[in-house]
Amino acid sequence: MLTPKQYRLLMFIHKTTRETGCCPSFDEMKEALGLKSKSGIHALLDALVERGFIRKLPHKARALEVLKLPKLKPSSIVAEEKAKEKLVAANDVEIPLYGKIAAGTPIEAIANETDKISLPADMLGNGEYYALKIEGDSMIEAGILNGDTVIIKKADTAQNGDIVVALVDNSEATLKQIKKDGTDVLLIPKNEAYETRRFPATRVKVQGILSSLIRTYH
Amino acid sequence: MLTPKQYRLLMFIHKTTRETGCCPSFDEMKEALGLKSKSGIHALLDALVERGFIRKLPHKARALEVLKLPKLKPSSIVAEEKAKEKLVAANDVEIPLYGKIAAGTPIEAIANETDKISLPADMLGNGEYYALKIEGDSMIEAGILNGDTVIIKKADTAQNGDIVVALVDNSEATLKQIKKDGTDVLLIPKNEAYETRRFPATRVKVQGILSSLIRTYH
DNA sequence: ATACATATGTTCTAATTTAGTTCTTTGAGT
DNA sequence: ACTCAAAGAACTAAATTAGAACATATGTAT
Repeated sequence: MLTPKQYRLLMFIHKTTRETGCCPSFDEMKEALGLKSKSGIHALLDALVERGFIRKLPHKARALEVLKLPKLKPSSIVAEEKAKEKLVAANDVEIPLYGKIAAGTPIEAIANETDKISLPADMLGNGEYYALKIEGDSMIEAGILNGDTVIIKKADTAQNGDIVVALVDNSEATLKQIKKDGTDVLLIPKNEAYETRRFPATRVKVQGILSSLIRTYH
Repeated sequence: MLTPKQYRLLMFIHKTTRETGCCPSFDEMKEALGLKSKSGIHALLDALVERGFIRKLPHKARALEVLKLPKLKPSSIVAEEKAKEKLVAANDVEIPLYGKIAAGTPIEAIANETDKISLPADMLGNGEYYALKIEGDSMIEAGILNGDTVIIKKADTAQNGDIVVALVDNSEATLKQIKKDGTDVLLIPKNEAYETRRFPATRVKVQGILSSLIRTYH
């Protein structure tokens, strides 16, 4: 009946309307679903109107009304809720999943606070941690594969030889082994197909040190 | 349905009407919402009339009537649900760590029931799991390194190409990729320095399938 | 009753902020 | 190559706010 996104949006509207008395704006809905643009909300709302779940006054702000709720949840939502029930154990710690990071060519490293992964507390020490999803194969010879999740301990300095999240020129974040060479810094991939890159230390910021790695098969 | 301002005004009208018996003047509403001009009140009232929440007698003083209120969950329930969301703490999942397993030459695979590791429940599906510590480097090209911890799902059959815990001749357990070749079974290391070994299927028992991998640095 | 005072509601303009719509581009997954 | 969801930007409309002028009741004093 409804797609998972439609269902999530409908429930969000229903929930906030009942809790706050007024209905959410496009931007609030955008945030709630983890989208970065509100044009998608528009499409989802149209779909919900078409299916008779909500009514809207066009061109009015915050003028939505939930007419009915679906009897059936999309199965993916059910699965998600079940997973969540199992989830967070007493000892577990949740850390934010900040996005993907290049092991090959640099890519995004953007926080989407909605995504979290939970870990047993004993995998972490003191300090702040976050997780990144590896994209690319530049660290393959260090046993870090495309799709792996790495747990990063926040830090702004590192030891020679550590594998770190390095931000170059405040724009590209990448996971590499770091070595200092005089006033320069070497970012060393672990894949013969990639070149070590050298930067003046001023252009490179350490954003964290590789603490652990999690891989899921299948 | 309503904007926050509209909602605040509606609730103010409702409250003062109930408490004082007569409804507030424009100036009183203006004060209540912290505005400096009452023209805004007029606009808000128009919006509330348009949405059917109030009725007004034009040009009459203090002549408003609240027709309906947005349905709200009792705040006690809202608070309760919020508390529940935070609580989500369920059970820690502990799985036994059975010992070390050869990735190189076969070694021990002895259960030491005292050792356990805890995992976030969402890393596991249904079924039974156990953990092994990798010793050796025969799977290094599959990103499985010496010292890694692998999570194994108990199973006695596997798909072609799965990485499995294989017990050979009831004596040596090893982690390898498995392939069937007629009545034989191939145990394939992922390291050029090691040879694929071939056994009659009767000599090899699958004891589990690789499900995930955890590595800790430092 | 007339005139005035007071309290209150209505309208208008205008500036600013917030919100909704639409269209084009991008990127991932067939 | 095709499709679809999402991102992004540009645009339009609505909401909010203020200030002032104006209108309409109602009561009071003459």
